[in-house]
Amino acid sequence: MDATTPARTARNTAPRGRNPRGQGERLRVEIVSAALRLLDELADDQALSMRAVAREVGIAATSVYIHFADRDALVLAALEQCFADLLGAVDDAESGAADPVAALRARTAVLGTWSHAHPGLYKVLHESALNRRTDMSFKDEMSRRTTAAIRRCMDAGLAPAGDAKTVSLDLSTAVHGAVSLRVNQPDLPWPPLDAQIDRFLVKLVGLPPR
Amino acid sequence: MDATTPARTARNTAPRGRNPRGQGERLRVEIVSAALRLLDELADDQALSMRAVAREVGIAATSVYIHFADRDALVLAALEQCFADLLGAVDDAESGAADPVAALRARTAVLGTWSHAHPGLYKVLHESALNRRTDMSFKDEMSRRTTAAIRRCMDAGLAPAGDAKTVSLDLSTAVHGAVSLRVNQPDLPWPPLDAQIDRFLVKLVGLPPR
DNA sequence: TGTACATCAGTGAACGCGCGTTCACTGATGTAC
DNA sequence: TGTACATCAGTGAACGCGCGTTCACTGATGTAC
Repeated sequence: MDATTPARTARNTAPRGRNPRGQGERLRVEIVSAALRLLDELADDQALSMRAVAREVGIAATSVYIHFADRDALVLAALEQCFADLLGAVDDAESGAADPVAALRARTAVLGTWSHAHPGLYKVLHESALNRRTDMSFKDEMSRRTTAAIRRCMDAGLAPAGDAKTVSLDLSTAVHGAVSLRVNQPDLPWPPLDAQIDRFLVKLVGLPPR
Repeated sequence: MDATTPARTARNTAPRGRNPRGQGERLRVEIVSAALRLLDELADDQALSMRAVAREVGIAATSVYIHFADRDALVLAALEQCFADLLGAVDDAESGAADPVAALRARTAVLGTWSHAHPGLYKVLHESALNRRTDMSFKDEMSRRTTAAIRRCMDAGLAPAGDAKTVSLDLSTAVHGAVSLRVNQPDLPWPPLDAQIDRFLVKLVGLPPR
């Protein structure tokens, strides 16, 4: 078996049969989720190789090109899906909250737990060179929704009135900083993220302390 | 001329003579500063190749190994130097300030301008995989000094008393977030960094607004 | 003063590797007649 | 009902590349005698 042969990894022991006619798009889904697993491990889009993705799925390297023009296209597709999932998770958490303040707290909490669970994806999403190389404006939706959540707090009189956009930027910035530091230097003795995020909510947004 | 031959780039047109006997360490300095130039361009330690560094200096690739055991050793040496320079610059700025508040403002301002001038180095210093792979505790000195600067503000009654360490962490976190976002997505329409940092100083540290 | 030798600064060729991507191809399955 | 053909899902070999690193080496300069 040479390096080109699809590997039978522990994760992928069943020999992979070809999809039935008309179901070629299934492979696309498998490729994207393999890419996401690897990206989360590697924490670097440049380190992801088409050949490694193919190995992970159990197909020939060339088969990836049936669905993606090149590596950037694959990574971008993977990130768009991953971001959509995150967006959904945050919205779900928010929708279960009793009032706007609880909703805003729920939003930021999910962001924290998600990035703790997927530090590699967090890095690729926000710190990879793709950000400078391609259009990733799909990410804008998150800040739009955060701003709206803050505005709802202000409108309900639960946070001091102010420029919701600026407050939202400051909060997102600080939370990003907190996550980024922890993701990049996981072995340092960081104090709990929740408590720090709480201080940001209190001092930057003006929410009442818990 | 093949790819192994040292390039005569625009930056480096003079054919490089060998250093006089006893001055072999000069090459080490040249290698480090070439590595820093490239790291700032590449914004990624994995993307830096020993061969590219050698080309930049105008020497054979093997000559780099006279001074550095491997690529990580070179990058680490470069980052240590760069960080020491930054520490010095921040301290210089601080020492010219009239009172502790001005000193703290000066500190953070230099951090902002430095990272704007060297976005690639900022990324490598704080976001590269080296942080997870090797000991980079030389970076701790910065937070120690920031905490001291904040404590001086508190002691002088210019900032509300509190846990200087926690306040320092929160400030550094938020400033890191602000810089990181701008460095990673330079094409987005960010509002001015100075103003945002100022809000952090006011809201997180409790400095009087300017 | 001359010369053998040690040291120093740096070189050139070569190794094996994994990579992105292209190309012509295979073999199963459905479909038109 | 049989068969030629088109389509689909995916493959295998090959290309040229730049890389990290090792090895034995070169040639200038200083030094001991």
